[in-house]
Amino acid sequence: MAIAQAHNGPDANMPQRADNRRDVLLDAAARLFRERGYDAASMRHIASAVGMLPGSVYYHFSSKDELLCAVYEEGVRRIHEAVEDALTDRTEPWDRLTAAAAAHLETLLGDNDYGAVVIRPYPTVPDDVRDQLITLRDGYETLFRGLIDALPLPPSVDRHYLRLHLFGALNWTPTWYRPGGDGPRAIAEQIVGHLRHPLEGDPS
Amino acid sequence: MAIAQAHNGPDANMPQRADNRRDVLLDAAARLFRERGYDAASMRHIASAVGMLPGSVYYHFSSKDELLCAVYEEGVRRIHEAVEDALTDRTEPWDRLTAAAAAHLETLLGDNDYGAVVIRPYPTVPDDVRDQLITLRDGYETLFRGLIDALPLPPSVDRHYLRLHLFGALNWTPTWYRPGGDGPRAIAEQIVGHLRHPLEGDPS
Amino acid sequence: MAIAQAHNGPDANMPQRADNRRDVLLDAAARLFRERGYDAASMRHIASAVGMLPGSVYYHFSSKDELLCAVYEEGVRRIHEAVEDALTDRTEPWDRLTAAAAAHLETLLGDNDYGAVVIRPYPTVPDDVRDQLITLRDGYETLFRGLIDALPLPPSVDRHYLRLHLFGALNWTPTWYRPGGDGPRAIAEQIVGHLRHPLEGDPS
Amino acid sequence: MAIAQAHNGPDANMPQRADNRRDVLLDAAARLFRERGYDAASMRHIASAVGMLPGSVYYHFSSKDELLCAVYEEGVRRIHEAVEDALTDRTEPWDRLTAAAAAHLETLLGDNDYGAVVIRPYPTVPDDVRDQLITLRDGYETLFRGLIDALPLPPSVDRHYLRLHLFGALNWTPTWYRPGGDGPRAIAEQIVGHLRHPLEGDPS
DNA sequence: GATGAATGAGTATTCATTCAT
DNA sequence: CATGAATGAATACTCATTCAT
Repeated sequence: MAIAQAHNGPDANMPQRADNRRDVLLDAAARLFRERGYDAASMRHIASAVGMLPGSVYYHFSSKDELLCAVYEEGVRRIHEAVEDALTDRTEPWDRLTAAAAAHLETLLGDNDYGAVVIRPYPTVPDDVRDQLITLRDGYETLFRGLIDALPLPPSVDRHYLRLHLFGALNWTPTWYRPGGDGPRAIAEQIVGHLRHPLEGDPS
Repeated sequence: MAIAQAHNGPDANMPQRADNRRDVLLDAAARLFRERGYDAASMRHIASAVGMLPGSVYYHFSSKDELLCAVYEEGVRRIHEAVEDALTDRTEPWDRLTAAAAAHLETLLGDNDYGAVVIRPYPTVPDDVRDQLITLRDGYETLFRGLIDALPLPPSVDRHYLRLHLFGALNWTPTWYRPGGDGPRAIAEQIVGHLRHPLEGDPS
Repeated sequence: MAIAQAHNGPDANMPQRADNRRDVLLDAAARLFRERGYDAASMRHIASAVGMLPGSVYYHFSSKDELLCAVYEEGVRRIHEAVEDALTDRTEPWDRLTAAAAAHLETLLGDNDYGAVVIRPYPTVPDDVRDQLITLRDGYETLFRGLIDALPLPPSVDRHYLRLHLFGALNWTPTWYRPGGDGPRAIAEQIVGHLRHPLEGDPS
Repeated sequence: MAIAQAHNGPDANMPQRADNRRDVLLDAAARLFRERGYDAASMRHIASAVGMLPGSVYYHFSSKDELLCAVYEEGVRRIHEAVEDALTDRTEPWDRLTAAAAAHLETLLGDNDYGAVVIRPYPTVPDDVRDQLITLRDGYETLFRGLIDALPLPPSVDRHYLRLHLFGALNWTPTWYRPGGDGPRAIAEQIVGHLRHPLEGDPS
């Protein structure tokens, strides 16, 4: 479902368009935030990546922070949507977790720049911005919490740390992943597999 | 046992000391690189954190990149040393991996700023600097490769992905860890435990 | 006839005008490059000479080198134009050379700062900038080559060195010229006269 | 004759030594002043060119200006001496001028860095320094004045401009001279030749 | 004779942002 | 919707110079 936000003009009901230039800017910002990090991606870079002058960006976003929030929001939306789509028609808990992990990694490692923006830390943004980002991300994390809760696990297992463990393994992949070898889905299956199946005690 | 470098009293037979101000600068840089990231930690910040003027830093380090390399090198040295110390007198493979993971996390999550610097990406540094960083880190990663290789595992397990999985889970902890709850050692034991013990099939 | 660029009244059909501040900056840069040399003329100086902040200069010129090139280009344009204007309607070769030398010196020694910029060496600029400057100057030097070639000279005379000799004598004048005595035209006539008329053998 | 200036120690009467490190510094300064100009040649450059630290230069010279003066003085001494040596045993006026011009150019264009320093303008040095430089140069210019005065010339010739003309032609050569072609002596002969022999009226 | 360590002002340049047009 | 032109503060870094040791 489109975010809209602004004048969607005379002809509505087009899937997710409406503000063309804004979307182009968002794409460029996502790419540069991913490639260079938030601090090193300047408004000048972003503007010139879409053929605008720096000042013109401010017509669409009132500050760099707001631009980050918009990219982040779109990133959360996309990854959330991808995971929910992947869960459709699946019922077995480990199967669901694997499907979710695969969709998560596909969003993170694909040519999609938005996903990578969501999992970065932003140590320099003001507190209110950070709070916004956390709020945006919260719903998505809840989704995963539910998947973990649904797993049949020995009572000794701390599901909180299990979720953080899984998120860590998944979210760390962008630091080493290079296209060409195993794809996101295979990697996700490996990672969930390590958790699912016993590693110790069966060196047969 | 540490190679000196720490204050073992006034002038006790230390081989490489004396360069007091340099070390203070290094500490400040490590802290600010961790707190704000490389790009957002300015030379001005770093200098004023130790009561110097910005230009004075350049007497000790000829560029910001060189300062990063020096912090990084010290960070690798410390975490490597901590892990090696932890392995002393341990022989059982899973035990060794757990001890290594615990030492790794203790360095990463303790009040030590150097550790966190080592696991960050530096997307904006020039290629030759990045190459230097990778070289510095290489020896340390090899150490972990050895620990993983020594595990008795089912032949189906890909040890490459297992290492990356473990590193991800461990290195992601700084994004969520807050002192006060479980300590680094307990968290490391949880994470290695997830890999070691079967999660599926025994919900008893 | 000049190609516009000069103030011919308020908005008289000029093709490339309007960029008022840029021209003011160019003037200030030319003056400071002349007065203090390229290295010692700082962007701060130049900016404050026109009442701008240093950063604002970069809206008009993307670097100090580019500013130098722009001044240089304008300088070549002016001196070239002045010499070509002076040659109009002259046909006798020595007469033409004298007129050209006079126009050259008038540009160099007048209140025009651009001329002086053209004849300076720039030992610290990067090679690609130096190449640009040489290219800009080339057309002008060719003009003088033609004037020298047209002279009726004894076959023993090396026209290459004659041109360099003349350029040297002319371009050296800014090091000693002070307004108040003989003007540029008289000096040019003297210099060309020394070459034209026999000095030896007629001490009558 | 050596300049001495400082403690010439226990064993005097060695030709021009005494302060070894000072001379080495002077050489390096001369080279860098010539290669990069006064402003762009930093004390750091000069110091590191002789393997010193910047502060150490100040043991020998109390300021950059003083270093310039010392180089300049040595430059004047050398070119003056070279020209005087070249005049020995010559009596014919044009012959003497030619010999002087040749010696002048040999000093300017040879591997001697001092000569080039003497003919540069130093627009940024304080007035008292400039006055010192002019004073140093004066004696040398007087020498040339004498040579010009001795020429048998038509009364119409202004010897003042003739000297400036000749100096210009000679001093401009460093801007275009490249080793490999005609040497300094041949170039000097050409230049003086242009002044001496009629160029007009004998195109036979 | 020289170094180690710094200073304070300066270098060119880039930053996010503003605002009249 | 966007530009042209700027601001003011920051960026990494270099400058000539000082001075205790």
